[in-house]
Amino acid sequence: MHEKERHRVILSAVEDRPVVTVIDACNLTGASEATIRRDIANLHIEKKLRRVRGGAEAIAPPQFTGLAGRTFAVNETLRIDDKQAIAQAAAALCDDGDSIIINGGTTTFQMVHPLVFRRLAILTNSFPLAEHLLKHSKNTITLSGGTIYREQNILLSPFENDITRNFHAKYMFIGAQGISPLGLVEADPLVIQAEQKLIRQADELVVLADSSKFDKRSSLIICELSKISTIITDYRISDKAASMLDAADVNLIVTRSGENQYEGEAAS
Amino acid sequence: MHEKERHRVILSAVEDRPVVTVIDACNLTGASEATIRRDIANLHIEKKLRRVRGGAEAIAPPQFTGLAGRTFAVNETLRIDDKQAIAQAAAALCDDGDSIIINGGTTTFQMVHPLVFRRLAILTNSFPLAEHLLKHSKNTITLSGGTIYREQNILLSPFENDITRNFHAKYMFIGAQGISPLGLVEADPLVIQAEQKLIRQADELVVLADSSKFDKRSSLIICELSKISTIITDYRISDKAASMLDAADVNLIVTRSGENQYEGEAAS
DNA sequence: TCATTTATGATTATCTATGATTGAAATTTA
DNA sequence: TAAATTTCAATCATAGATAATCATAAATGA
Repeated sequence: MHEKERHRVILSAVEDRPVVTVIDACNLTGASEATIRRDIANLHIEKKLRRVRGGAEAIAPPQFTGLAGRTFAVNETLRIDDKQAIAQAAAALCDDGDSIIINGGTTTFQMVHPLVFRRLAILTNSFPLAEHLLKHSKNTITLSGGTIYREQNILLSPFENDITRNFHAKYMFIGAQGISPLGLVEADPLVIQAEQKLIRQADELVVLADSSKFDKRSSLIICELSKISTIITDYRISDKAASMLDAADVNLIVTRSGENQYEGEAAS
Repeated sequence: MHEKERHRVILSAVEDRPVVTVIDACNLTGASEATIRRDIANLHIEKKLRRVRGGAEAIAPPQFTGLAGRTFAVNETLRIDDKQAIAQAAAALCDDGDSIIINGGTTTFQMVHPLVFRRLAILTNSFPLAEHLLKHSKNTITLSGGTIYREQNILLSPFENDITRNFHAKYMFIGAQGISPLGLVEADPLVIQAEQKLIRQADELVVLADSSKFDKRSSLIICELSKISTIITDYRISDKAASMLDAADVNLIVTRSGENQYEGEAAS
């Protein structure tokens, strides 16, 4: 990865969380610690970020998290490493030029960092994701129309006739509240319809779910397991969950959290 | 391949990706490294791109210019006082609870300031406007779906079936490239369709145009004067322009620039 | 046409960025 | 406080990028 691309990724990450550690940046870029330190030192001199012990933080705005109001900030830091590794594996599935759909959520949001130096056509219903990629990348961004639902900063439209019907994607990436033998489950009924609309527009459905999601149950089923092409999760997934997915003929990608992780490890 | 052709290829590539390596450019053009280096050096001197170690990058990479991506920063400062006064008069037309449409543009963007402490239902195709109001106000924000057109940070969709068809507004606010006896004119054909779609959804069309706009001509007509309910402009408007509007039965609001101006001054 | 200039590509020497290593410094833990 | 851990800076070897040089091909002008 080129120096400028690393800089992009680091600056992207710095806006996403209070502090980006050197290790975080190594994982995101694949570069060595020494290089990341030099990058951070340079960006500090350029006043693009502030260098702190252990890593870097965003420069001026401590109050506004550049990214549209983090109502989900609580959830955000939980399992951040897992989410990052999962998101990276997800982004690695895409080739430049692909059309993809990214459903809003905290895990899928982590895809922005590996995507900042890519060039894809991306449809999303997530306002923060669109905002981030608009400002930090050269991807083509398409937003589904609708009213901004402030709880989660996603766009919701109760109408069937929207732009999404004219978008066709290779992959749709979606997070999940939980995964049960019955399928992908979600808590909020409002968003289910929006997600189902998007799912129809993609060839393959890719689910990003850290291993804790296999324990969670929720009443509302978005779609059954058989509709899922691939699930990306972390190494803590139980054998029971893995065999459930195997039975449903779902491709499973397991990440090794924390390590430098460009290629997902296929199993099952 | 001729030198000029190579330059075109390189500049094109630079728009696409964060950085174009010398090798990339060699592959794209078939030229040798030495030649590509010379090309990049020349283009750097011409300020068409920036030379970096390993290759080249675009001259103005998507700089996250704090608030709402300012590609139109040039236009932005021009006549800022007039625009602010006009926008304030426009916002003053609305009552809390109203549904309104705001078309993207530098003048209409100024409406965000008076709207920050209001509670309206706002449909817009402007990404920066939505971003600002989302973060700083409690208005209900609805975005028209579409691809983000980076030049102007507005959402464009070539399709008829979008969310705007389900939104009905009391007012639609729109800026203008120019105003001629033939109607409202615009330079960019791409945005005209989007604007016309929005115009259909509002009871009254309100045009925000500082007085310089009455001198400007452009080839493409968005709509004729008779469709316009109200035009808000500044005190420098000529008598000739005023009588033109009078003849077309357009309501005219004239602001006194620079002053705090909540109530527009009706004339004609 | 030939002579001159310019653009290109190959070669080589030099310089720069990167990653690994090591010891020092700062920080945390006991 | 001392010990253990983490983070950092300095150093160096190496791979890769650049600049300088020159030979050749192409373009230009008389």
